[in-house]
Amino acid sequence: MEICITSLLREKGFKVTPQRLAIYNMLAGTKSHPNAEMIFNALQSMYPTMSLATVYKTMEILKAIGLVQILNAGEDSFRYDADTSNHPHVRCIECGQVEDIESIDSTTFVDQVSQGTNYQLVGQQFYFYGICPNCQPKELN
Amino acid sequence: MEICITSLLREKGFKVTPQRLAIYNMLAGTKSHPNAEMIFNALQSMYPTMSLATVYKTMEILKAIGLVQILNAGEDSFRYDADTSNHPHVRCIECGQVEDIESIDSTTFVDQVSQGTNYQLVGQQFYFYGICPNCQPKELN
DNA sequence: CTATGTGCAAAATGTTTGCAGACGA
DNA sequence: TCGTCTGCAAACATTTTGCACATAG
Repeated sequence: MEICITSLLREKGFKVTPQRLAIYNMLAGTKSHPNAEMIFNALQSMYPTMSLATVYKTMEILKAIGLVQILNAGEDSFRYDADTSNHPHVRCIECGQVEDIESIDSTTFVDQVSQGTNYQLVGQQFYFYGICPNCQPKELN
Repeated sequence: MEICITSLLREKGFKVTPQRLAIYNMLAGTKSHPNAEMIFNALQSMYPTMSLATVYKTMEILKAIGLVQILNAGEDSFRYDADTSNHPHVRCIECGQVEDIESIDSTTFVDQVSQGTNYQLVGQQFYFYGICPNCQPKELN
């Protein structure tokens, strides 16, 4: 992890800074798909002088070297995901949390779309919307 | 079309105004998935006093009564689609245009995801990214 | 006539940019 | 040491809001 980002940054000509490591490690250690402000807030106590601008600039780099993917699940801000595998995401329309949907094989669907378009496809994002277990009305027994 | 939006607006307690009809008709008559500013610009000549705020407010209503869906294909603004059927969209990473992908049946894929999550799903959006025919490097003979 | 809608301008929100001083290599 | 990076503040883009006037019903 740590080694991966360190060598990748160096390899691509970027400097390795505490801020970049902190941002990436925070992101790699959560499943919450935070946006820039959430990341900024989470690092406030450890890095009190960190700036929001640094979070944005770092994300740009991490995306460029393939360590994060950027999500927009219909909200007004972008979310970031250190899991760059191509998995669907689901957002709770009540509480707003965004989660991964795991162990879904979308190959068949993607192939189908690939044949149905004259675009040269390079990627895709699948967003689902619904009510998460916590927000679902509980059964009254 | 016209009748549909007129009666739907009335039915839900909204007033029928020239602005609302113009915005909806413009959207229903294009396949370009415009954002608010594009709609605003397109109506400038016919409705010189129309305001961007009116476009946004109208979209809110049209979405509420189910006449449009709102898209975000990873850009910094939202796009609007008068075709509320659930079809995938594809954005060209070169020129930025967004198009529909038609005649794709996603039922199987959606069912699969539906069983793979404990969310109560209510909808989904599929975005594909690639290079459109016009932006693809031409064959050199 | 009354309640809702429009258009303007200002505010709010999220993101980007410019630049002086700091720091990694 | 040198070039890049950080952090701040200002700029920017998009969307929302407040309010006086206009207008649909």
